[in-house]
Formats: sequence, structure tokens, C-alpha cells
Amino acid sequence: MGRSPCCEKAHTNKGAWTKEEDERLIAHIRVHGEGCWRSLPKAAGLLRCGKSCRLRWINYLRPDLKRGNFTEEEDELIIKLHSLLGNKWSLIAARLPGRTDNEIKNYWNTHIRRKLLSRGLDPTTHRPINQRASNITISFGRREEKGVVLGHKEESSSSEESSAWQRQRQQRQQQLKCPDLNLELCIAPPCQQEPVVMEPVKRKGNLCFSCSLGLQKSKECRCNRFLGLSTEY
DNA sequence: AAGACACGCAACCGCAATAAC
DNA sequence: CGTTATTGCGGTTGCGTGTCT
Repeated sequence: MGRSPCCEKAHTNKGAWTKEEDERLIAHIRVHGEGCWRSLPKAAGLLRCGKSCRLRWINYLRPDLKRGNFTEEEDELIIKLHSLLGNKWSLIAARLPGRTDNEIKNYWNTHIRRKLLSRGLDPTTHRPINQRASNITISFGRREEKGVVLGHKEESSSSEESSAWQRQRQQRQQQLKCPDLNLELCIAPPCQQEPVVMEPVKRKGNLCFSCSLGLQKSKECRCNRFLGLSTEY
């Protein structure tokens, strides 16, 4: 029943990859392409499990990987995407060409988390630290309208609030005005017209959730369209 | 100089969704 | 249609390296 067993765990290497293993994996994928990770180790002469090969390729060996330091723009994009998507690293990575989910996840935990804390923001909720959980007004409208954005509570400008903190907040508000990123979400009553069929896609005109977020050619894509343009070949 | 500690990153683990039988 | 393998994802771990004392 079902399929034959995955990989023999008894005779597989673990830990850091050697240069020779890398070369074998690269050579094999160059000839045969990606996919079928289960049979790849045997075919490539590697004593690794397919899962390990896939991870090594995706996170380290792929030729289209950028590697190197993250730019300030990438930092801000990651922060914005994280505030909207949470720990959906693969979705965030889909918006950053040449970056992997693992890389972004590590970078978040080592750098950005600290960066947000230094700004006085909770890295998980993206809200100011020490903010009371209750009495939070959520609005997804334009920030210029009421000074509320992305679910962040509008704070009362008490005298206790330091001017440094105000400056920091103003700076952040300026940074959040990102014209190149349109990820505004809106909450509306249930649609009374034709419901959007996400899966399977029955109408060409409807964008799936991924495409509506601007995640071009995301693995999550169910409609093969992006910004109204067909990505089908 | 050397031990302790902190940090960054590659790799592993476990789980869930999906596909194959 | 139920069972099992495969794939992909997010959380976590462990090791190498840099910094501090």
C-alpha cells in the first residue's frame, strides 16, 4: 500500500556538507534538474536523504541566490511583509528575489528582531512595546486619514511620551509610506455578489490570495495570474 | 594567552498538506 | 476512500567564529 519507504536513515550522512557532496549535488541537478528528491541521493551517489539534498540546494547551492548583506530596502520590505504575513517566511522570501526563507528567518531572528526592539516595537505584533492589549482600534484605512495604520493602535499623546519617542514614531511613519509596496488590506462585509472561488480557480478574472498580495509566481499561486497578467506559458 | 560568552548561520526535526497507491 | 510516502514549511538546535574579560 502507498509508496515504498522514504530513505534509509541508517546509511545517510548528517551534519555539514563537504565540497565533494556539494559538487555531486550541483552536477546532478545541472543534468537532471530539480525534483524527485527521494531518488536524487542514490542517483547522484550521495549518502544523504532527499530532504537534506533539497535543503542544501534551495538554501545554499542554487545559482540564483544573492547571498551577502541585506540592504536597507530589503530590511524594510521584510518588516512590512512580516507585519502583514507573520512568520510566513516562504511567502516573504517569494517577494525577495535571491533570498531564501531560511536566510530571511535567520536574518529576522538575529538582526531585524533587535532592530524593531530598538525602535520600541514588539517584533511579533509590530506594536509599540508596553502597549495595553485592550482598547486597540484596528483600521486598515489610509494612514493619513486618522494616523492609524496596519492595525497599530493610535496612541494618546500623553505628556509622558518622550519627544525622542515621538520623533522615532514620526520617522517610522515616514518609512512606512512606501509607494512601491501596495499591500493594503481591507476588511469588508461578506461579498454579496459572486464569491471569489480560490480553489480550484474557476474564473480567469479572479486572482488567488497570493497574487492579490503581489506575490508573483508564488508557490501558493492558484490562478497563474499576477496583477491581472497571465503567467501561464 | 586562554577561557567564557555571544552571535550568526547551516542543518536538522517535526508537523501538515498533498499526492500516490 | 483509507493508508502511506513525499514534499515543503516553520521552529529549533548545534557548531564555528568573533569578542570580551
